Amino acid sequence: MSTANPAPRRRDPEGRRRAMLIAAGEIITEAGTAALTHRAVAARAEVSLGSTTKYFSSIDDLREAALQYLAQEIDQELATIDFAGIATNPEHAAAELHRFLCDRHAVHATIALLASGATDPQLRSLARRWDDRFIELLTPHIGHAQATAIAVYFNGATLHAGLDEEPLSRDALTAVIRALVAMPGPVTTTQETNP
Amino acid sequence: MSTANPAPRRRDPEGRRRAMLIAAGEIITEAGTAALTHRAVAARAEVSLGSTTKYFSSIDDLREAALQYLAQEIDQELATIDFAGIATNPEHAAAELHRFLCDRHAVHATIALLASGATDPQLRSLARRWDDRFIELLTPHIGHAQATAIAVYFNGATLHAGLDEEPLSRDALTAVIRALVAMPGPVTTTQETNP
DNA sequence: TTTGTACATGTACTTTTGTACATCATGACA
DNA sequence: TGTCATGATGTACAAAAGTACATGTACAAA
Repeated sequence: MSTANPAPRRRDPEGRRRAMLIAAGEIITEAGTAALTHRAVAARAEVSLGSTTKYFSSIDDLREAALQYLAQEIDQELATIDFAGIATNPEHAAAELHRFLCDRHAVHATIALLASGATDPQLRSLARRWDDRFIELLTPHIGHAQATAIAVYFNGATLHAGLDEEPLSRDALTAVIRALVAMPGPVTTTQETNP
Repeated sequence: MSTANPAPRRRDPEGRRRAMLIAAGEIITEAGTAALTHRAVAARAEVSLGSTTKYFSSIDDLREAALQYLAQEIDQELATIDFAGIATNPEHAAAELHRFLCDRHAVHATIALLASGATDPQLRSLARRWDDRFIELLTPHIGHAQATAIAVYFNGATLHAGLDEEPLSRDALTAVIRALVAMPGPVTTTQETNP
């Protein structure tokens, strides 16, 4: 019968929504998408259950928003990676990528994003964007085919980092990057249209 | 009140358990691990709900058994891949791997397995075994470091295949394999122990 | 200070899912 | 052919999660 006695906190819709997205992101990266429930988010973000249902039209909406938030997070981290001179100095790029692989949050966020995209068609474009952006950042330095190869490899390395305690070593990354940068394109480097 | 009237089918514990595992595997590959419920398995395998709870002690047990079954399935498919001559003739190995990537069931099974392993510690060893086996099959031909690099790349390619309609082209795979086979080891090919 | 609206809260209800179990058929064996 | 243990079935109950909503508070405007 009695409802809503205990004193609501200050009104801050944006901050509140953000707090819930952060909480949801943490739940996903720590326990997987299956663990994402209204109640878990409410507890973690320290908001009421009602808030989680009011700011998101459904649990699917909440999940999608959370994954979108995670995508933005790792995208920002990706933006800090310095690919300059990757062709001539692969050690540096490898160290940069190794830094990403040591960030468990980023690693698990990436895995959750990609795995969700493989399952849910609605999230596929979001997952693909991650790949595309990675390739986009790399292509100017080494060409499209090589950038794609490294992007694919790096997704594999991210998976590996999520499964093992330790990510691949800097040396291993360096060797692979060096080899793929020097790789000739699939057929020719520049694409050709034929009749 | 009334229970169990409608005529039970022939008794076949092994076949029944197998039918449920197949159904569970299909559900996982088609709709993701989150869609795996007792009722979904019962409907797909055309057995009673009671059977799904009798053959598996809990839903976690069922999920683990299903993923184990999927792991065995893709392991068998992996065993059919011919890596012979990969060092001198990468086109053939690329074609073999491309064949795997065109099998949507195998691709999604692999993704589900790896993603589950990244989430659930209990399933981690199962997921790691897939990687290890891949490397194990490849190492005799090209050495450990190169085998690991290709295995990591191939996991990325599998993810890619699960996200895009079309997997990477044979040509793209060939180019990468050629580059990674020729890759020098991280430091030296043979490991050294130092004092 | 008063007042009204948007926001926050907790409860209640519904649906989904996991699990236990009473009942009955099946097929092998006596 | 009769009997019995195994196995298969459907229902019932419990727990968990999604969703709706009535209530009450905070803040800003009048």
